[in-house]
Amino acid sequence: MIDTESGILGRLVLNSVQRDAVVYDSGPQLVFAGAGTGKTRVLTAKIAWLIDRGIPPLHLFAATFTNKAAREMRIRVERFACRPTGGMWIGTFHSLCARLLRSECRHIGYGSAFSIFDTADRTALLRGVLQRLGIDDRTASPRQILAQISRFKNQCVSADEARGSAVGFCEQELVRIYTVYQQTLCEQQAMDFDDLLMNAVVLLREHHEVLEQYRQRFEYVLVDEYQDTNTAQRYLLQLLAGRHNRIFAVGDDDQSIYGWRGARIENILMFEQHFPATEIFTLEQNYRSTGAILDFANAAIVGNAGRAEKKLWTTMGKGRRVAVTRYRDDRHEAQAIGERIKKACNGKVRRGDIALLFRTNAQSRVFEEAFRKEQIPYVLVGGIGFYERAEIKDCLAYLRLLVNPRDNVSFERVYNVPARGLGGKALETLSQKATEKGASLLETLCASDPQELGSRSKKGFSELREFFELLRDEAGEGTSPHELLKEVLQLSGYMDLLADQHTEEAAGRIENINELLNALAIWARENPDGSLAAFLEEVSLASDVDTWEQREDAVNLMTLHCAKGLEFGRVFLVGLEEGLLPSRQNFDDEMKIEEERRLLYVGATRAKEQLFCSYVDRRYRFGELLPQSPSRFLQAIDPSMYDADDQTGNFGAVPPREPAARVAGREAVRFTRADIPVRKIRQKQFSADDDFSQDVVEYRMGQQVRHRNYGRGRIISISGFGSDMKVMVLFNDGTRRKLMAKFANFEQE
DNA sequence: GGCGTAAGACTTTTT
DNA sequence: GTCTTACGCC
Repeated sequence: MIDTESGILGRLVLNSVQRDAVVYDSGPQLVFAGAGTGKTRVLTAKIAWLIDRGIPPLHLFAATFTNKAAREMRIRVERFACRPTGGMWIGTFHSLCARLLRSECRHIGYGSAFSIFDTADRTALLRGVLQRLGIDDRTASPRQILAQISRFKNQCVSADEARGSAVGFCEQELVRIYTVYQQTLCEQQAMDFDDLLMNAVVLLREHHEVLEQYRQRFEYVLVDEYQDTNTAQRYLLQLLAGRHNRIFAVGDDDQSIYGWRGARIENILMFEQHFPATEIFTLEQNYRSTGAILDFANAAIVGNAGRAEKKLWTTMGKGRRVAVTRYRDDRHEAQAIGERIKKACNGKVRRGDIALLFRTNAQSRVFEEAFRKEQIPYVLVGGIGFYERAEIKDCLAYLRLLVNPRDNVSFERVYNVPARGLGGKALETLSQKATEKGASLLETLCASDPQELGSRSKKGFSELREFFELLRDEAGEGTSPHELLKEVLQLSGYMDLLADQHTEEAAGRIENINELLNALAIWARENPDGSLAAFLEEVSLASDVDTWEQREDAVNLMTLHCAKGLEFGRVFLVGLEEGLLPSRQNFDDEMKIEEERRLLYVGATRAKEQLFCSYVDRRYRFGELLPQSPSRFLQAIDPSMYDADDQTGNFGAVPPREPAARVAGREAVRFTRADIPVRKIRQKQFSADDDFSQDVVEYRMGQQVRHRNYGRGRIISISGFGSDMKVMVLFNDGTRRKLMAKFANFEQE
C-alpha cells in the first residue's frame, strides 16, 4: 500500500471516498457523484490506476458522454499514468459501437463502409418509405414516426419482435413502416444513430464467438454519465462486462436529462439488480460551487421524488447570493445581461469564464443581437451545427457516395446539385431501373447506357456518371480526402455555382466549404493513416460540444443540455418561465416535469462563484409577444435562497392575459410601460394556493400607501413575486419596514 | 419539366 | 423569425 501511495495515488489528489472508489477491485462499482464532486477526476484516476497496476490499455473499454470528454480523459490518463494509451477503447457509446461494427458487421449483413444517417438523412429515408407504402405523411408526422422507431431501437426491439406485440391499426401500421424502413437502411448499407447501439447488441447477442472475443479482451468496462444510458446501452455493458464482471460506472440521478432520447433513469437506480454484488460509493463533497449556489440548487431539486439519497456539501463558504431578476421582455433580458457582462468584464472577470444557458436554441438569437450591439465577443455552442449546413451536407453527401455507392439518400441529395437538368421524373426513371436490377441509384447510373434514361435527362445523367467514375478512379488511386473534395467541388461545378452568385450568403457558404477543406487537411495531418470513411464517421458522430473550444475572451452561449459536465465562474440561467422551463410540451407528465427540474439543477450547478437567474413578463414567440409567468420551479424555492430583483419598472404588475398584440391584429406590438395600466390596489387577502398570475397585488416603486398601524409611507423597494412578494416601505415617521405584500393590507388612498 | 416566389408550419433538448 | 413546401410561371 505504501508503494502505491508514493506512486500514482500520490500524484492524484483524491479525498477518501474517491480513493476508496479508485482502489476497490472486487467487482461491479457504482459511484454516485453529485454535481461538482470530482466525477471526472475519479474516472480518470481509476483508469490511470488500472494502467499503473499493469492492465494493458487495450483491455479497457471506457464510454464517455462526448468525444471531447474522451479526448481530454485520454490526455489526462496519459499524464497520470505516464504511459501511452493508444490501445484503449475510449469514446462515446455511438463511436465505440461504430468501431465495433466496422470490424464485425459482416456477421449482420453489412459491409464495413456503411453510412451513418443523421436525423435529416433518416427523415429523407422515411419520406421515401412512406411514399412507397402509400402512406400520406400528413396523417402521421415523420418526426413522430421516427421517434417511435427510435423507441423500439433504444430498447433493442427489432421489427419482427415489434410485430408480435403490435395491437391495433396504428401500431401495426407503425411496425409495417419500421420493417420497411429497416430493410431500406440495410439495402443502402446505412445505419442511423440508434442502429449503432442496437446492431452492436444484436451482433454480440447472436454471435457468441464475437462476444467471447470482446469479453475476453475488455477486462474493465468504465462508464461516465451512467444516468443517461438507455436500455440498449445497458445491454451492451452487461454483455461486455459479462465475463470479468468488472464494471465501473459513474453518474448522478439528479442530472439525468436525456429521457426524451431513451435514457432510463432506472438504469442507475437499479444498477445493483443489473450488476449483482455491486459496491456503491457516494461522493458528496462538492469542490465547484459556493454554498449559496449549492443551497439554491438543492432547494430546486428536492421537489423530485425517488432520488437516491445524497446531500452535497462544501467547505467553501456561502459566497455571493444567487440573484433572480425579472425583466420586461426577452429583449430587455438580453440587453440588461449584455450590459451587466460588459461591466463585469471591464473589471477582472474573464469573458470565457461566463456562460449563458437557455432551454431552447431559439432563445440564443436575442442574446446574440444584444451582444453584437454591445460588442461582447461570444461563442455559440450548438445550434445549427457546422456539419448540418446545407453546403456542408452536400459536400459530405458526395464524399459519402464515394465510400458507399449504395447510399441513395446521399445520391438523391446531390444528383441535381448543382442543377443538371435532372428532376423528379428523371429520378423516377432511374429509381425504377434500380428496383428492377436490385441495385442502388448510383450503381444503376454507372451500369446503364444514358440513352435509356430518357431523352431529356440523358445529358445530365451522362455528365453525372462521368463525374462519379472519374472521382471513383481517383479515390481508388489513393488521392487524399482533401484533394478529393477539391476535385468534387471543381468538377461538379459546385464552387462555380456559388462563386457566380455574388451574394453575401454565397460568400458565407464558400467560407464554410473552405473551413471544411481546412478541417479535412488538419484531420489528415493528425490521422496519417485515416481513410475518407474514418473522417466521415468522425464527422457524423461529432457532437456540438466536441467542436467547441473554450476561449479566454468570449462569453459562452449554449443550451442547458450542452452545458452538462461543464463549469463556469459565472452562470446566467435565462428564461426561467412556465412553458420554457418546464417546457410546455412536458406539462402533462410528472416524470417529464421532474426531468425539467433536473435541467434547472444541472444549469445551476454549472456555476462556481455566481449564479444569475432571470425570467421575463413577455416573450416573442412565433413573432408574437406573449405573456409569460415565472417558472414553477422558481416559485417553489424559498425566497430566502436568493435576492429577487425586479427590473421591469412596473413592479408587481402582471402581463395581461390576452396580449394587446392579438387585439391590434397580426402586427406585434411592443409594450412600453405606459401600455400597462397600474390597477388600483385591491383589499383582498390571498391564500397560498391562489394562482398568483391571476390574483396579484400590483405595486410600483414610489407608490404612496397607508398602513393600518404604521400610517402613511412610500414604497422604496420590491422583491419576490406572486404570493411571496415583499415590499419595503419608508413610513412618514422615518421607519422602514419590509412587509409581505399579501398581508400588508394597505388602505386605499 | 425545372426554377422562383409566397404562404405554411413550426422548435424542446442531441448522439 | 426561420425553414419548408406548394404552386404557378417560364
